[in-house]
Amino acid sequence: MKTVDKAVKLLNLFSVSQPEIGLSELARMANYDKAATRRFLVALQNHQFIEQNPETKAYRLGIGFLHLAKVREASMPLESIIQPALVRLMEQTNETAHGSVMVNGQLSSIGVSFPHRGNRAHLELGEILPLHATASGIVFQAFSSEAALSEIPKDFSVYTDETTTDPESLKQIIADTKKRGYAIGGGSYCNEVTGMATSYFGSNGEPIGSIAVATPTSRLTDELHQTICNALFAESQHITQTIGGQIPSSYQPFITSLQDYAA
Amino acid sequence: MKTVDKAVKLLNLFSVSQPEIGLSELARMANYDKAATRRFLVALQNHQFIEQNPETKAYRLGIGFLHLAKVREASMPLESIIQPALVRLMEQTNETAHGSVMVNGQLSSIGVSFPHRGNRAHLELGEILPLHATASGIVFQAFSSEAALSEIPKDFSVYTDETTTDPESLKQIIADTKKRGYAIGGGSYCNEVTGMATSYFGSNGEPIGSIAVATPTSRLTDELHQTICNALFAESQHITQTIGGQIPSSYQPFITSLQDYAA
DNA sequence: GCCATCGGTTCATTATTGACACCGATGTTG
DNA sequence: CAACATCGGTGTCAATAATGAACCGATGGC
Repeated sequence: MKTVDKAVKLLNLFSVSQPEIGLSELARMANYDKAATRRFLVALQNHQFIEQNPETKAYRLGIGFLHLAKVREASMPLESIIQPALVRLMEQTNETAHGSVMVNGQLSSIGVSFPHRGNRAHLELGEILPLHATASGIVFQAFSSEAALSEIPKDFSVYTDETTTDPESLKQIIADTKKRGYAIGGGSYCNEVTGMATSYFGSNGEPIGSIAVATPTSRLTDELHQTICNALFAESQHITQTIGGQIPSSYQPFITSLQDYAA
Repeated sequence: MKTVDKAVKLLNLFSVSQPEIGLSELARMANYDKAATRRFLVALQNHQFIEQNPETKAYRLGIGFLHLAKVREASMPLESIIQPALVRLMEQTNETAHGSVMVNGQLSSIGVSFPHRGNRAHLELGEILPLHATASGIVFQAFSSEAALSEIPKDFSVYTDETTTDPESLKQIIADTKKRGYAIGGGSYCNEVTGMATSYFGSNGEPIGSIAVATPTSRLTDELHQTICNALFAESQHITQTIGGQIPSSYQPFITSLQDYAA
């Protein structure tokens, strides 16, 4: 079904940072012929998966996904389970909490809860969280099977001067994370922001996504670190249970002190 | 692009009331060959638009739509604009408020807010609201252009013994609704439930969807009727403005008394 | 122990798609 | 202002991809 694959590839070119794309650029990005690209776009447009900006003629994702997302959510709720958990996380820690889910080899942010304070970590819904540069991504990898990980293309984009790109160092970080049960990492995606994350699991014991708390690095005291850990453990376990997931036996979390982590 | 059309047709067979469908039944419903159906399902599964229940082998919509819905929402917010409006509607009326959007010729419910009381109208997110049997559908038709309506296949399913199916009667109801600016109708979709609805509009002046308040019919006093009207007018106007829409000049709402409507 | 139906597979036939050249319109640039 | 580049969009036809009847083995009802 190459035709379906190609249509989907077009859809996946749209992102939070590039929500509207012109015909020629879309064809270039996908490496398709312009005529073929347009045939796909028109077909998708007929089903409201694609819309065209009437002024700029650029294309964007359509409203059709909203309906299908709701239909799925009605029988397999995820967003509506995660969102309250994020609100609790935010309230308990007074920091930004967010949740993500693995889709097509990418961790997609699907829920956020912001604290009411001026200085807080920020991210967009629908944003892709790089697996190698965010706590959410690291902990997801730590509890994924080799088989599942091998499907995912490696990406080592650099976001800050603290982004780890060396595969060996990453392996070590992931191994440490697996022992610890949660990931913690500072400044590797956004400067001055430290993320802490745990994963939630599906019925096969594989992680489905992650939840995380992101704080301005300077605010992360040992006490806050412990509060966040406990809240993350509780909420990820709760999500796993609510969606009928299975926590893998290898998951034996314990809280290190902030000093141990630094060492 | 028949291949894309066929794949999409498969996706649209899933609904809130039928979230999981087996291979043979899916092929029957779509009128496809079983082999072809399976090829589509596998292709869609590879992109997480379809999942298979590992126990029953039945197929269901995948998680992929959640990501794309969020990406769209990030640049063209609709759900996040409607939801707070629904909460306000619910608070002002103390009745169930819901919002819908027209997708592929069907009004899909995309937001609900329930009051905290025992007896209240209910509906599911993702549920399809029949155009001929709900206030949301009637008001949507009332302000749609002939051209837009002609694209939508007629459906006159019977839901209760009050459902109007006679095209002439419906035309009259729609005409009255257009004069009034809002739709009101009781028991035509759910017994003992009266719905009142207004539409919100896109930049071309065509309605995009509707918002509605649904009440147990016995509770709808003249006073509540006025409260709901005012709230609906305000919120639909607010939504239209926020999404950059254009209220058509033909839209001149006024509140009739409940008696006038009955007459 | 039979029959119907399930999910899933195979392969020759047939319809769809990809690539290219081309259109008019809209900037851009020396 | 003229030459050029690029935009969105279209028509054509060889090359490629989808189709569907027949066929598995497994399961379940009778």
